[in-house]
Amino acid sequence: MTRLTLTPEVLMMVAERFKVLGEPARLQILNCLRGGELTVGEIVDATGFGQANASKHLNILRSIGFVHRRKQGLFVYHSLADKGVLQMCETMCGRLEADMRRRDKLLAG
Amino acid sequence: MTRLTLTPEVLMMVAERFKVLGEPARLQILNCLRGGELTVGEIVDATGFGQANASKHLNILRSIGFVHRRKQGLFVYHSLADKGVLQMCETMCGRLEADMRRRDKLLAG
DNA sequence: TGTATATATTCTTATATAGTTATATACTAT
DNA sequence: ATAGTATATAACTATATAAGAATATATACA
Repeated sequence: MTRLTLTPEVLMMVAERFKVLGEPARLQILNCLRGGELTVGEIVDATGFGQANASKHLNILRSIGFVHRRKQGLFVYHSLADKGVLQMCETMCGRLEADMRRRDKLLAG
Repeated sequence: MTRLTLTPEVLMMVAERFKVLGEPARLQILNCLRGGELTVGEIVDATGFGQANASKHLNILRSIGFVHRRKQGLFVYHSLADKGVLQMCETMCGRLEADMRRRDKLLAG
């Protein structure tokens, strides 16, 4: 197994991927897609985002490989590229939960 | 097991955590800390960052709970709060590697 | 007390980007 | 071709923040 050397370029690319997840709107879109593929319009309806805004976020999610796109006629269907992204979000959620529990316990104790 | 509801606030908090990792400088600091705790000055030397810059990044990493701080005399020792953060970075690195391999294969084939 | 050192903070500048509006593109159907 | 619809893009504004310079704070020690 070759280990990736942490050159400045690699660090930038890893950070770039985290940055894509560092935006509530994009997390919300990923969460919408858990149920299966959706068109841009369906995502707009589900989230309440503006159409242009949703389109741009989807483009970012796709360009980094988190989301897959399939065009059919007028519609563009988006879906999660793999389960790994969601897994990472779950892990981060888990951290948050733990932090909140610890904080609550401190306040209570 | 209580599942965290994805309110706007929760989404923001999760995104905030990803955003902290979405910065090459902070990833580099986390990587430095894999070997054990370091003072701010040692991190400055190891990374080449300015002192103020390193201090600020460390403050961000600590405020979100990724890094632990221990003050002793003039020095402030920083260490990874847990292995979970590194694990997440490794996972993201893995994705990057896979993406790069796929890209190389496409170019070659 | 005064001096030296380690770290933190404040202020500023430059840059990135989220969101909005308006417009363009791509496709379908008549 | 023309009209209608879904999505993408361009241009703009507002906001966030990384990095550097200067300064402040905190601790140790003579």
